[in-house]
Parts: sequence; structure tokens; C-alpha cells
Amino acid sequence: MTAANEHVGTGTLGKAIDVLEAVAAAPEPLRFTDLLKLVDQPRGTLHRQISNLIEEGLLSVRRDNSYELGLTLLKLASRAWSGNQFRAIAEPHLKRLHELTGETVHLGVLRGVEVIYLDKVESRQAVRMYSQIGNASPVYCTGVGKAALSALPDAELEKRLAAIVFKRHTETTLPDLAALRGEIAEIRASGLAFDRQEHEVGIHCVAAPIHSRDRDFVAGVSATAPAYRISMEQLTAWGPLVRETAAAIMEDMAARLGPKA
Amino acid sequence: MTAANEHVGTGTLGKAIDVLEAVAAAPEPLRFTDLLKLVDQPRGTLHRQISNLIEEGLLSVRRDNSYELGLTLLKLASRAWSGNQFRAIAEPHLKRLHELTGETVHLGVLRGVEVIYLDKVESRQAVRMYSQIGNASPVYCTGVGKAALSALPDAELEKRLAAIVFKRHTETTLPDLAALRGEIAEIRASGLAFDRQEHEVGIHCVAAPIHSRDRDFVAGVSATAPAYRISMEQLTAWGPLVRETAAAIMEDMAARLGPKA
DNA sequence: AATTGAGTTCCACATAATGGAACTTAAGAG
DNA sequence: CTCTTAAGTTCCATTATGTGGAACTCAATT
Repeated sequence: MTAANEHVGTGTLGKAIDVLEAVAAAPEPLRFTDLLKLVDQPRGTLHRQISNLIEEGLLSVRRDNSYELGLTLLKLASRAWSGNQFRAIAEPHLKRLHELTGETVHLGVLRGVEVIYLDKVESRQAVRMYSQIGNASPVYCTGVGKAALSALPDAELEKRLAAIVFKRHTETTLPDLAALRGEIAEIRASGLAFDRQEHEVGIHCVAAPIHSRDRDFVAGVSATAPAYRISMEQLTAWGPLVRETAAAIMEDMAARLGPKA
Repeated sequence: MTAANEHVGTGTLGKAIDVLEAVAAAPEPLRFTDLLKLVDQPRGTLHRQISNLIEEGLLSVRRDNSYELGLTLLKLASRAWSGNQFRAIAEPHLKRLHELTGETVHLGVLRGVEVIYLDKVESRQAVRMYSQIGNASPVYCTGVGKAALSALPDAELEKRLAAIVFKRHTETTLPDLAALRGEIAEIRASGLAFDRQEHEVGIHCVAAPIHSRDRDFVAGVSATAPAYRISMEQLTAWGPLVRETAAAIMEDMAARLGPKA
């Protein structure tokens, strides 16, 4: 649980999404009463909300009366992905970076205090794709997340930093704000962010920030590799390539989305 | 456009989903006025609905004021996929079928008059995964779709058939209800459905139906291959394997979801 | 048979969505 | 450069819609 589910739904729609997010965030199946405890709503209300969600195919009921997210979401997400403009622009650059490094390449965008992975390129498709794309990870322990943070204007950065809840994932996870601030300073200086097995043991990466002209949109690209096979030196050596990829994506964005709104 | 967007949203939530589906179904970018024509709502109302959707991250605005689906959908769909019980049960069986045939294996569930692909197993990952999973195709021109239809109780089948709008995708696409009814009879007899390049030229498949005990849930598995490499004879020869896979999935469902609700 | 807890239905009430109209911008024509 | 038309946005009285307390059903447990 990151701070992501402290989302306060506004309006009828917001409440509905809150229910979906509660179901999404739960590590184990939820039944009616479990949900009732999670979302702060009266029984009658929640019951009707759930009915509506089921009606729309956003939620469905299992045999044991627990809930799971519905197929409508898959259908919509499939279109959200293929129709995403930023992803389409970045795609060829990701492929190129993959060809140059031979390793897995990720594209992620910053949203609140988490990173949502928009795309992934890897050759040996050992891992299933859906398990990564759309996946949300905390900012402070991913290369893409830290890179994205570094690209924010100071005022905005402070707001986001304040919202982070630190949780130790591995031995090397940044423990607190002070450590994160230190890293961000370094990232701003070098234009590169490293994840030194901070999210998952055995996995490290180099990442570079991507941002729109006015920095209201920030994202990142990374090259990720298993630590046993790729050394930190090798990772560092890829730094310039990753930075160039990010730069190329930004150029393309500027060119294809008009000089500026 | 299939009959899918004749969805009539009920309640506030339904209207919101209608807007999302309109954006999802559009082949080209929509601006405010375009959307206004598609969803039948007064300007002020639509405007506020859009604001709410944007607020929740379900929609976002491009530089040119056209809309695209938001990242929240990716995040939720990622969980919808990994948490889906049916998919999890079917997964090992799909892998086994893939190993036996060496070809691409699909799992799809019936929803209204379309099939939504829930999973896909293939070795050479030439095609991007998101382009298939979550993808919705018409029932009448896919193996999985026809297999699923054949498993419906008659009353339900008739309702669905009535809602189908036939559109010719290829030379061999079933042209009308009569043709489809004929096929369904055959599928019921043999337990196997074929897609003879009816959806896409050069691609054909064998599929078998999957259903829950009371048939309120129907789906299908298929083995798909390019026509230039795999003959109809070979496809037919795989039939029993596909049927066995479907049977194994149903057994697993019965065992893991309780003898019956 | 009695008790508890889960899940569902109902309805007077209040909140939140509605939609008409007025208001800004932005684009095109004369 | 001003006029005109169209696109996009805001406002607010009206009303429809969602709300939530309480009563109810159903199943499991003792």
C-alpha cells in the first residue's frame, strides 16, 4: 500500500472509482463487509454503488461473493494504451535503446507519487506483459520515478515529496526524505538516475528524465538489468545512451505536438 | 464499429462510461464538439462530465484539445488482469496447449456480442501484447466467439444473435444469421469451432468452448496460426488437443470454485 | 429454535447532476 | 482590422439522482 489509495473521490464518479481502487489495491479477495470497512460509506449506499459498477462491467462477483475488477477495464485499457500519444512517440526510441543495450527498457510516467509503466521492450518475454504495463510503483525506489521527480519544478517537487510514504522494500531502499533529496540533487546534476536494487533485490537500472516544455508532464526511460549479469560499471556506461534516448523522445514530442500550446 | 457502442448508460456512472466508450471507439481523435455529437447530452453537462473524468485520470487532453483515455485505466486494468480468477485457472492449460502445438493460444470470454481476449501465449513475441489482451472482437468471425456462442443455452443464444450486426471483414466472413446458425449447429455437434480466415486474411484457428456449470459464463480457447504455414488439416488435427484443454480448464474451475454456488 | 452476521431492499430526504442561457476565446471572412 | 461564426467554458435555478438509516431476508452457528 503506497499513499495512492488516500485518494479522496469527489462526486459520484469519484466514489465509484474509490471502490474500484479499493478492490484493486487489496492483496486478497474482498467480500462486501471487507469493502465496507475500506471505503467509508453506509451499507445501502455501497451496495448500490457496487450494483452500478457490476452493471457497467467494471466489477464482477466471484462464486464466493468476493469481488474482482471487470473486463470492461481491460477493454478500455487496451484502447488507452494503443491510443496513447506519448507512448506512440516514444516507441521507436525504446526499441532502439533496447537494440543498443540488449536489456529491458521501460517507459513510465509520473502520476502523483507513483510511476505508471506505459511500455516495456524486452526480447526474451519470460515475464508476462500485463504484469508490468499499467503497473504502479512508488517514485522513490525506481529509476524512472526518481528521474521524473528530478524534472519537476521546485514548488511541485515539494508537494509531491510531502506526500510520499517511505517503505523499505530492500536493503538499499532510500529510507527517508533526506536521502531522496540528496539523490534528486545528484540526478539534476548528472541527468541520470540509478536504482541500485532499491525496489527489488537483484534488479538495478539507469534512467533519464523526460518532460514537456512546461514540465507539467514528466516521465522517464530506463534500461533495467539483473545485477548478477550486468555490473554497475556497465550500467553507468549505458548512461549516455539512456540520456540520448530521453532527449530524442523530447525532441519528437516538441516536433509532433506543436511548438508549444 | 460493432453493436458495442449502442450501450445505453444508466445512472451517472453509466453516462460517464458512455463518454469513455465513445472516446475508445473513435478511430480518430475527438475534440469537444465531436464528442458532443456522439453522446447525446447538452453541452454544459458533457463539459462537466469530461472535467470529472479528467479529474479521476480516466481521460486526458492532448495539446490539440482532443481527448485520450487516461492512465488510471491502465493501472486498474493491470490489476483486473492479474487478479482475474478465471485467467489464473486457465493459465497453465494455455501454456501446455502452446507447448503441444507450438502456436499462439488465446483465451477469450464472451461479453454481449463480442469476445474480449483475456490471455495469449506465444513464443516469438513479434506482436505487442497490449494489442491483443483486452481487445474486443465481434463474436461471429472469431473461433473463440463462435465456440462461446455454441455453449449458451438456447434462450440466451437467441437474444445475443438478435443483437449481432454483421460486417464483412474478409472474403470468408459469415455473411448473416443463417450462416452463423448453421455453424453453431456444427460446433455443438463436434465441440470445435473454426475460424477460416473470417476475421483477418491469412489467419485461421481452432477453438473449443468453455462454460461454467450453469452456462451463465461462457468463454473459449483457441490455437491460432498463419494459413501459409499451417494447413486446415493440421488445424483439424489439433482439434482434440484444444477440446481437451477446454475440458481441463472446466474441471479445474469446478474443483477450485466449489462444486456449485 | 434462537442468535448472529452477511447481504439486500426500501423510501423520505438532501445533495449532486442537469441543461438552458449567457459568456469568453479563437478562427475566418469581408 | 472589425465583423461574424463557431468552439469551448461558466453559471445557477430546477429537479432528478444518489444517499443512508432502518427494516428485512437468508444462512450459518450454537
